[in-house]
Amino acid sequence: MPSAPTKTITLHDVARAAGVSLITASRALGNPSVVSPATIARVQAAVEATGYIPNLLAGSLKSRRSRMVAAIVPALAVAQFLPSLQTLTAGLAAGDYQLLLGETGYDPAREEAVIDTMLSRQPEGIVFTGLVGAERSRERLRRAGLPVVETWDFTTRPVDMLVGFSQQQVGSAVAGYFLSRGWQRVGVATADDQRAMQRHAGFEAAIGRRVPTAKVPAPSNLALGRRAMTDLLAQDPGLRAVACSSDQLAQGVLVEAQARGLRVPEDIAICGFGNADFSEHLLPSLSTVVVDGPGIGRRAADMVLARCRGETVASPVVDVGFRIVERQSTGTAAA
Amino acid sequence: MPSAPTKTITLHDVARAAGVSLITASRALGNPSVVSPATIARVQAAVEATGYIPNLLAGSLKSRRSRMVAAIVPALAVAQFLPSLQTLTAGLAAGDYQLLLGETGYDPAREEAVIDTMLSRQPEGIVFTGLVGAERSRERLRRAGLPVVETWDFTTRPVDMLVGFSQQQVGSAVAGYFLSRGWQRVGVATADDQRAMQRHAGFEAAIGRRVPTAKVPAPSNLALGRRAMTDLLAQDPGLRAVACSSDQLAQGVLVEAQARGLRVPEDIAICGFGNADFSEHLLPSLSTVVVDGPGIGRRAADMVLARCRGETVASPVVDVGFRIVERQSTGTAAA
DNA sequence: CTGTTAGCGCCTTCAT
DNA sequence: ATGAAGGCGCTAACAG
Repeated sequence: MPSAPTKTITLHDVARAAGVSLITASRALGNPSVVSPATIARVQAAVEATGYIPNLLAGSLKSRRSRMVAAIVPALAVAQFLPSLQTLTAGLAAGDYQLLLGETGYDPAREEAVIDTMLSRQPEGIVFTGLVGAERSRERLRRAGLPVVETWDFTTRPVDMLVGFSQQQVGSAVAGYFLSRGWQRVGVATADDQRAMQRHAGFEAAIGRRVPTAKVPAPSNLALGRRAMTDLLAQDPGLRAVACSSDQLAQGVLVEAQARGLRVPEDIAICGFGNADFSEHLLPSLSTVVVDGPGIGRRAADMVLARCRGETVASPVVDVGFRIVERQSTGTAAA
Repeated sequence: MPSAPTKTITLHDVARAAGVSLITASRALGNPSVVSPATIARVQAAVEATGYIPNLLAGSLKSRRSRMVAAIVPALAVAQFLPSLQTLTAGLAAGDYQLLLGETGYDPAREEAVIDTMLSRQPEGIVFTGLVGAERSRERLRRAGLPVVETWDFTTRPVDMLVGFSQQQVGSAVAGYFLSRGWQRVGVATADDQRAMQRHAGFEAAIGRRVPTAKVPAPSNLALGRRAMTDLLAQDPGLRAVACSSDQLAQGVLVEAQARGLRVPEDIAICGFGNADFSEHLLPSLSTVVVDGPGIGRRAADMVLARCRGETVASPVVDVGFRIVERQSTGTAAA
C-alpha cells in the first residue's frame, strides 16, 4: 500500500514556492523562451522541492492539445504489426506524444465502440491498422476533423491519410510467382481476417480458379499452420506449393511438411508473408513477401505529427509496396 | 483532408437539444440510474442528433478519475510479454479503462522520464513489466499514491503490488534439471537484460561454477540464437546442453545445431524460456520454462481495478511461480 | 428526479 | 518579462 496520497501539488504551489505568479511558473515550464533565466531557475528549483507533477489533463483541456495519439490494432499479439507499432510509438515519443492503445479483436462491431472511446479522450490523431470498416465510422472520423492514418492496406478513398499497400496485389504477385515456376497444384493457408482474405482473393484471381484452401482463425501461428497443412494435404496430397498469410503460419506448414517427411522445396514449396525476424534463418530459409513494417509506422508517425503541427502533408496517400524475396523454401537449391 | 472541424459540440448543446439542464444530461449519460427513463431517452436522442462526443479529459479533471492505466514495457516487440499485455489490455477494457503505453527501451535512464510523463497524464494505476529500477522512481511512485503493479519478477519490497516470480529460482531450477540429467558440459545463451542476467546468475550459482555463456543484446530472436550457438560451440565444442533466456533464442540455437548436423537432444539438449506459442510444435518440440503470462496480465488488471474501486487487495504480492516442461529437445526419446 | 453553484488545474487573452 | 482575469467541458456537492 503506498503512503497516503499527500494533497495534490499544483502549479499554484510551485509558483508560491518560487515567489512568482501562477502564469509565470506555467511559462517557465512550458514556454521558457519568454521568461528570464533567473526566474526559470527558481521555478525549476521549486518544482524539485515540491515534487510537482504537472497535470496534463488540465492543460490539455484549455490548450486543446492532448499530446496523445490513438493507435487501433486488431490485437496486440499480432507479430505482424509489432515493428510498425514499435516505430510508431518511438516516432511519437520523439515528438513528445504518447500512445493510447485500442484493440478491436478483429471484430468490426467493436471497432465503432473503440473509435468512440478513443475520440472521447481527445487524441490529436488516430492511426489504424487496416482500413476503417464501417462507413458510419469513417464519416464520424471525418467529422471529428483530426488527422487519421489508415495503414497496411490500400484504397483510393481513405478517411484522411494512408500508408499501406494493396492486399490483392500481394495475392496476385505470389500467384504470379508460383505460376512462373510452373507450379500448378498450389494451395493456400490463410487466416480469416479481412486483409488475409483479400490476398487470397487476389491469389485465386491470378491463378484463374479456386485452389485448395485451409482457413484458420486470426491471429495465425505455428500450431495453426501445422493444422492447415494437414488440411491442405487432405484436400490434395500432391500439392506442389503453398502460399501462407503469415510467416508464422508458413513455419507451421513447413514443420508439418518436414514431420511428414516431405522435402521443402523439392517436394513442396512454401511462401510466407511479412518477413518475420526468424524467416531468413529457418532451415530451409523461408521465401516470403517483404513489407516495410517499420517504415509504415515511421511514416504514420511523421504524418500525424506534421498535421498536429498544422503542416499540410504533401503526399497523404502512400503506397509502400512490397516485394517477394526468394529463399530456399521456394528456391531451386535446397537447404 | 477531413472536412473543416465544426464547432465543438459540448454537453451543453446536447442538454439544450434535449430541453434539460446540463447536469441532467451529464447524469443521463454517466449515471443513468438516477434519471427518469424518459429523460434518458431524450438525452440519448439529442446525443445522436448532435453527434456529441464526450470530452473525457474535462470529466477526468473534475472527477479525478482518468479511467486510464499506464503500462510500461521495455519494448513493445518483446514476444515474451505480449500475452500479459494482451490480457491486461482486455481486463482493463472490460472495466472500461484504457491503456496508455510507455516504452523504456531497456534503458534505466529513460525509465524515470517515462514514469514522469505517464504520471502527468494522471493514470489511475501503473503496471510495470519488471521491477522499477531506480530507488528515486520507486519513492516517487509511492508518493504519487496510486496503485502500482510490478510484474515478471520478484522482490519482498515492491513499490506497491506485485505479480511475478523469482528469476534466480528459474535459473537454478533449470540448472538443477540439467544436473539431474547428468549433464556436466552445459552452457547458456542469454539476452543481456536484467531479468535474463538474473536467471543466468541463478543458473551458475546452482551449477557451482562459471559456464560457457553467449550473451546477446535484448530483445533476443532466432538470428541471435544462431549466433549465440556458434559462439558457444567455439567456447566448448563438446557442449552437451544449452539453457536459453527465451524460446526465440532457443529456436535459433536449435536451428544452428541442426545446420551443423548435431542431433537434438542426442548430441545436445536445449531448454528455452517462456513457452512461446510455437515451442510445442517445433521438431523436436522445445523444452522450456512455462510462466503464466496471460495470468500475470489478468491479475495485474484485477489488482489495479480493485484498487481503483477503492477495495483493498487481499494478496498484493503474488508469486505465480513457473514450471519446466520437458519436451523432446531435452527428452530421452528424440523426434 | 432535477437544477444551481462552484470549481478541477491549467493555459489563452489581454493588460502592464 | 510578468501579471490578472476568465474559461476550457465537465461533474461533485448541495439544494429543491
